[in-house]
Amino acid sequence: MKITMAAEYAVRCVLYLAKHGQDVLVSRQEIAERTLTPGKFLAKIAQDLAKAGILTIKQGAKGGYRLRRDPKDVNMLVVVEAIIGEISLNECTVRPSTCPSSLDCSANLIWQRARQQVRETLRQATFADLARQGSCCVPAFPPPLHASEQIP
Amino acid sequence: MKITMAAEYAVRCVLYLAKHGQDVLVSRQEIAERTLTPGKFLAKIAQDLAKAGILTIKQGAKGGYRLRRDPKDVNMLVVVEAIIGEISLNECTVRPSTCPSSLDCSANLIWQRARQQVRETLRQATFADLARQGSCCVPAFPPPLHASEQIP
DNA sequence: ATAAATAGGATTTTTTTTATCCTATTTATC
DNA sequence: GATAAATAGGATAAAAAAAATCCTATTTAT
Ligand code: SF4
Ligand code: SF4
Repeated sequence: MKITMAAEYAVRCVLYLAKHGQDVLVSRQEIAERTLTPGKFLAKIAQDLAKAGILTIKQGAKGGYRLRRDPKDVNMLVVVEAIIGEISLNECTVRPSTCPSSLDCSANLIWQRARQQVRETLRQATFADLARQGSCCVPAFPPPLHASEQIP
Repeated sequence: MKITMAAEYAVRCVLYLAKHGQDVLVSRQEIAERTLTPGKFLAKIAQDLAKAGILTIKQGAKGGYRLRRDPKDVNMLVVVEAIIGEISLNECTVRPSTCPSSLDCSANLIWQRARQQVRETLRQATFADLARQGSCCVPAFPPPLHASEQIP
């Protein structure tokens, strides 16, 4: 299964929220602009993230998204899989029925191993760690808005 | 980058050849049937494998493919990448220019790490090893033809 | 009540993947 | 050499997936 743009946008979105901290409300528009994500597309992605319990959506005027959990309890694996489903390199690793010889296939074992490594690496990457270092597709200028700036 | 069916077929093809041994000629038709690969599609794939130096193509009557190298010197990484190009989970790991913040992105480092693990795992999987254990989408009956059976 | 903002479903557009068609070329065999 | 068997190679079609947008409805602050 491919890491799609939707999954990439999801990571950016959650990372942007993580930088603002748990439960801080940020408008969809702001996130979209700062993470270079098409606004309506972000809406779709956010719905999946909300279903997965990663963020909460506030509708209406002054609405937006807020990170529901502590950034250290959210990792890239749950975010990515909330969007694209279970990661697999080769379909047969997840749905053995798609290949008649999956039960006795040496290549299948390799795909399984690679898959587990990827998933483990993404699982270990928490958004607390990610937020600490570096940016993520957020232009340096103007600087990110802070919660305190939202009502000037 | 996604592991496509073409890449999967390529692995099956090389595995099938590996089971017959280096330099043993096998017809495209036989490979296609035994690995459940569409024949014309296999032709395309084989051309890429030939370009990558993995197999040689013999044209004409009684033509076919033969594994060019010792199976222990061919691994899944070279076969897969011969078909789909350099493996990457996220485009930015291979072409940094596709994302403005790739130089200072914490997520990018994670994608890089996952990518290297996948590539290393596939690199370690030689076709000598793969051929030793298990089948690979080749129906149990009728049993694979051996070189000695080809001219009855 | 009004305006701002997102939700949610349907739909469109674009891209990628998968597969096949068709003609040309190569090779073994007669 | 002629013939038939087999693959090459480019073009193209068909299918599937991904990316993005449209539109109406709903929610919420003021
Ligand atoms: S042949 Fe092996 S690796 Fe390929 S699809 Fe079947 S089980 Fe998976
Ligand atoms: S934001 Fe980071 S991970 Fe996402 S595309 Fe850009 S560099 Fe890659």
